[in-house]
Amino acid sequence: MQAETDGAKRIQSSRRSREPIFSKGSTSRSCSIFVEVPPPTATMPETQENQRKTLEERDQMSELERIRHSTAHVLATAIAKLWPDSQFAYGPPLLEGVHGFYYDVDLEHRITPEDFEQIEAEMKKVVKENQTFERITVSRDEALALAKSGRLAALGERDVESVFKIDLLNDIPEDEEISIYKNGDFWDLCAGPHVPRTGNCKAFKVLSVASAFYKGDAANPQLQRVYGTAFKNKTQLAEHLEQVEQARQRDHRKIGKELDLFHIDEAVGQGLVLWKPNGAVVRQELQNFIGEHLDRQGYSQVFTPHIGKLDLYRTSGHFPYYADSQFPPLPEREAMKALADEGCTCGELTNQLESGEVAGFLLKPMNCPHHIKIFQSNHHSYRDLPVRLAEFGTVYRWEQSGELGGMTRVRGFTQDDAHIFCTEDQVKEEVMGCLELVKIVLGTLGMEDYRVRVGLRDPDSTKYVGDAEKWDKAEQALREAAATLGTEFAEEPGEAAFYGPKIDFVVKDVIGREWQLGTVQVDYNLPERFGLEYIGSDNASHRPVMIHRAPFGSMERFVGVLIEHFAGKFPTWLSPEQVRILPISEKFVDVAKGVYDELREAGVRVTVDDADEKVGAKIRLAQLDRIPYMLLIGAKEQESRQVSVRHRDRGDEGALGVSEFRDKVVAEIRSRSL
RNA sequence: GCUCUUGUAGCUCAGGGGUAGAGCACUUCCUUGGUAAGGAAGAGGUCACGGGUUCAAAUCCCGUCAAGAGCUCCA
Repeated sequence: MQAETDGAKRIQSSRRSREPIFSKGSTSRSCSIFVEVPPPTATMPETQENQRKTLEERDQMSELERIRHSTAHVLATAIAKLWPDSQFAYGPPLLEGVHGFYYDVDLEHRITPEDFEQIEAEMKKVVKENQTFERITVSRDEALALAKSGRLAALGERDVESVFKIDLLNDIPEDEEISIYKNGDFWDLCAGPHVPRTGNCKAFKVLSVASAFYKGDAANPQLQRVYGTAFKNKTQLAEHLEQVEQARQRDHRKIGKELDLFHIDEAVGQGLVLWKPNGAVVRQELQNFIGEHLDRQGYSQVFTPHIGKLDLYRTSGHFPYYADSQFPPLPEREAMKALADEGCTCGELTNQLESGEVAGFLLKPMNCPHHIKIFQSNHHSYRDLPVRLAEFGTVYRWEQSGELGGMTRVRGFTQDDAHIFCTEDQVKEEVMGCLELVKIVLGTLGMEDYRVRVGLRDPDSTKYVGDAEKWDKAEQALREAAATLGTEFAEEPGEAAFYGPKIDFVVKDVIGREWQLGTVQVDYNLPERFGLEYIGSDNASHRPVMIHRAPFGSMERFVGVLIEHFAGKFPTWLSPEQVRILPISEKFVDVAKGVYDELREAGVRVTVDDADEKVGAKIRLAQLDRIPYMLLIGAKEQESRQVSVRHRDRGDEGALGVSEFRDKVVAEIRSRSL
């Protein structure tokens, strides 16, 4: 569920976040909501070095990490006991807040959840024996000899070598000390550190088993990865498991179904979201909300088509460089027919599309080129700037099927996109405006716990477009703009896109998970590629700067995050159904209809539950539907011309006059209160 | 994409080589009930799709499609 392209990203250990910015194929999504385009000088992939931890750094390992790492050894001990042919690879602890630990193992037997009980029982024995974790230092030759005799990551010598451990030994730098950790008969090549005794690992649970490539490389064999978690004590373990359960209950896929918000249909296609009426209300409300602020901030809303000519994307640099992350091009019918008559193969067609010999269209992977063309359709004076073009623009990207999931990883999504064309001097003010908008959005939705990251260029890299002077100026502008937020912000050198610096918001949700939402990016590249210009006060032509920004990222992802944030209990203004009227019996349905008309008239989304059920059952249903307000109407209310108000969280709130309630709820909706 | 798991009624799921099951939802009837489930009856399924094995396949095998989890923060 973690990813970043369209704004929202779960921040957690993830190979995604470690990927090189220009890796083709699986990630065009590495650092922005905007598809990365190659720099004009095409310095393509810049791989990120795997950082090896020094022994000193390992000593810093927290107590919890030590417990987890040690528990991983206990797990391996148990598995080795049950299946002596096990070949172990890595067995690290994971960061606090994430799963716990895992151990990768290659063995004939397929470990399934049914085995967990047996594994845990074996682990308990090891813990009970309270074996000492003993560290001994060995020479490289000694370690190699042990590995060759199959002694490493095993309970005794074996007929087979400890194959992965031999490979891992080769990865250890010449000058680094090599150590073996022993607990009972289980010896393992391990840098540690560990807790003193296996008795310290008493609160653990084996969670799941999955497969993983050795060293994460698809070219390597796949291993079975057994996940577990461990804590200092059983109370903390129980709390953790409870939190995981909470998160599961909040899953937007589950709630999306319960509340009838969206549907993904096999017949339509993977990763293509169908917004059902209820979900559409939430989205429309959010769009209206943003729209109001766009007006206030002087944006112009535009509409652009979902496709564009391949040449447009050649100019922008998105085709064919990122063809792997796009839907395939649509060749022109005439050209395709002519080629078919010539007996042209698919491969040839693809090549001709790429080379431009055959014309075609592309489903747009981003909105920028269209907005640029709108900008270019007029001559611009410096007096016109900034030009701010906004659109809820739907874009399509080809994600690997394994990357798809719910609303947060999709193949078609609508960005709350905008592009600002301005002078260099206007960058700071415009960025401040963007930040203000993000701040308003997050504040309104009660997502006030966030941090801000300012992505700057890596001073040692040459991948960046634009001259250093411009960058200095822009980075300074972003810093100053970020400073006006009144929130702490972190400067992150090397995190800028090649085309310009950026600011990201990382939001913490109510159960402590982090998501990347909202980004603002400065772009020097596209203005250059498209040759954008305006006439300055000096009557000479100048190049504008572009700013991309999207406070939500994408509507799909943002609504997905919101569902989980609110656990489906949207604030009244966002609720698909705001008020439900519950007549106590059929006799009061007519009165209920009167109240319905009055609320409806006032623009409230209201329904009447006229089912032949007792009011208790109606309340239960309304609660399950997370309706903010339930109005009970019976004999008393008919008499006093009132309604009895029940709130989904606050319960019975007593009786109110109908117009009194109407005014109250309308005020709540108008003010978009939480 | 790759590995594993899963796919049975609108939903949540049980079952499993020989008339297809439950609860909720739905329809009808009884009931007119005051803050999280009143009662009864009924209707609803090519058991994801396509092949194969078998006297017989929802069940076993193969393939396809789709969903879920995972795919190095280090020995």
